[in-house]
Amino acid sequence: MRGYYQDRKVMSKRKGLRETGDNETRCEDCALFSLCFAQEISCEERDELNRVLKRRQPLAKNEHIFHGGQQLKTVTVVRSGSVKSYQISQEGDEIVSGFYLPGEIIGLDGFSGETHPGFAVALEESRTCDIPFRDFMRMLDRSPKLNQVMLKLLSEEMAETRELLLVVGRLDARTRVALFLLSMSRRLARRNQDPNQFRLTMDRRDIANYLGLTIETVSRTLSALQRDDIIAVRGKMVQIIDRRTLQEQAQQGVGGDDSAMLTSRSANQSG
Amino acid sequence: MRGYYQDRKVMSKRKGLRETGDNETRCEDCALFSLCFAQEISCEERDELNRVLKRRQPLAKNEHIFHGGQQLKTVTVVRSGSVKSYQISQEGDEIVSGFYLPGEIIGLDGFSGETHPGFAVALEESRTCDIPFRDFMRMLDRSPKLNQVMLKLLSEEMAETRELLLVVGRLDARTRVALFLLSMSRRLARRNQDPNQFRLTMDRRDIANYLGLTIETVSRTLSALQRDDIIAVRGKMVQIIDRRTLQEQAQQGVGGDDSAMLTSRSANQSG
DNA sequence: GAGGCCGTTTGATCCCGATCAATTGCCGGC
DNA sequence: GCCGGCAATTGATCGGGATCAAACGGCCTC
Repeated sequence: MRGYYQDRKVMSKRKGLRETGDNETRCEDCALFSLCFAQEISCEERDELNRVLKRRQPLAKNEHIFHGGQQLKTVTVVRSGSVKSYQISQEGDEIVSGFYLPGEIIGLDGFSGETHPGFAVALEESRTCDIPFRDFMRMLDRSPKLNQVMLKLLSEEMAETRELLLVVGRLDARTRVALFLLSMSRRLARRNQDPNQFRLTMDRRDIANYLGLTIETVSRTLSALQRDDIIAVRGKMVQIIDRRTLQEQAQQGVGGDDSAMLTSRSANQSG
Repeated sequence: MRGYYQDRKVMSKRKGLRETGDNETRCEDCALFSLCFAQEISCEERDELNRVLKRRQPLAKNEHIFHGGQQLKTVTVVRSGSVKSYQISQEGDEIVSGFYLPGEIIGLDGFSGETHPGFAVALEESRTCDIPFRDFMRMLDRSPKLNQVMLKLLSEEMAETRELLLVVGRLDARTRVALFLLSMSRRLARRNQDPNQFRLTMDRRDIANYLGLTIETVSRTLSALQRDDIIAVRGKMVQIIDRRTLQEQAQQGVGGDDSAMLTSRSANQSG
């Protein structure tokens, strides 16, 4: 049962934070405002947030946002592009744990300790908002509301991850892939992108690793879904042709509509 | 790929809260104090906690603590016995999501909504501490410290569940069962019980369901581990004979020492 | 445009765990 | 003690996905 993770050993390519000269310094003006947790706090708190928040220069593809074991310096929200989070197993294999789209907060699971339990890397050129950890903790101390928002986000992510846990390892390959596609579609739709035609920013290896399958199985499954006229695939481009049938495929192994499964519920992540 | 969940349709047996005449009304005096989140808050907050906390009469085996979809009325900590949490899939199958031992908080994932996302039922005669949800939220509003403790608990549970997610569905049966046994052993040890000889309070169906396997495979795997003189099994009683080898088995499929995997880190759950 | 690299697809075979089926063992009632 | 019922074990077979292997195709360099 070895070789699941067709290994990808990781090189680190660390860089300092470079602030962008971005003039758009208010959250309220951000295109993602309605998706961001910043929407849920009071004006005064948002003023504070606007003061401490840093918008980094775009990250290049494959550039890391943080490394496992590294000290937690900032709380990070994706602004554009996409991000992959992963862990490293003892053998040094990469294990993909989630994909993050604009508006989602990265690394909530690092809150407990002072260090990141995993890694985060840009899948394409991406931008982020960074809130220095100390500032964020100070805000937490002062604002019960912000606390509640964070508790809520974490609790949601918790319920979601648990749900994912219930199905991964119990579902067959076709179901996993169908759920994955629907999840991406739904999350993109939320960001006003075409839910029926989109580009997967991660490669097959990442998808396979994330779903607990092999590259070959993912590829075969995509081909099969295409053969059945449910989707059309060409490289990273995916078109959903028969959404209803795709949804049926997603319900095979275990019940559960895709409304919750593998799907962000508010401004949180995974998936 | 159907039939994973050798179904157990669930009957609800709801009862009102009955307070026990228990004189032990202070958390500080509780045998579980060192395991409980109550240890981490200030004296004043604990006074408040002592005021609002209710200790229920023992729950009978198979008695439910809460039902999915039911309104969140209390925050519950296990005092004695053991509890199983589960979800119900669309087909009506039970899906076991965790086991809870004394000192662990049940249903943290319900925090986001006002209702429980899943079910919780006593595996044997058990006692709990119940904090009315309103009181708890009031305390949260007033105490940044309590907020931090909860955020930390949730964040830990998050990291843990994510870790579990990474391995379940990627590990072979032997590894899953080994991890499960080591997890139970470790958690019991933390509660001053013999880590090398203990009783599994859940039946094979629950174990199989939790691990994403079938009853037969769990049974076969236990038999195999016994044949290899790693453990001794007799019904629900398990004895760990060769812990080192068992730990080796647990590392097969994917790296990761069992220190984090499937193991409660503080006063939280899963398992 | 030729060649090479790498990600992806497709094919053939194997193995683990699911499935189906039968047996054993445990416990409670009478 | 005997019997009925359910949990657990053990056996035989099947199938989905991993594994090994090869071919394909896009993209970059020269």
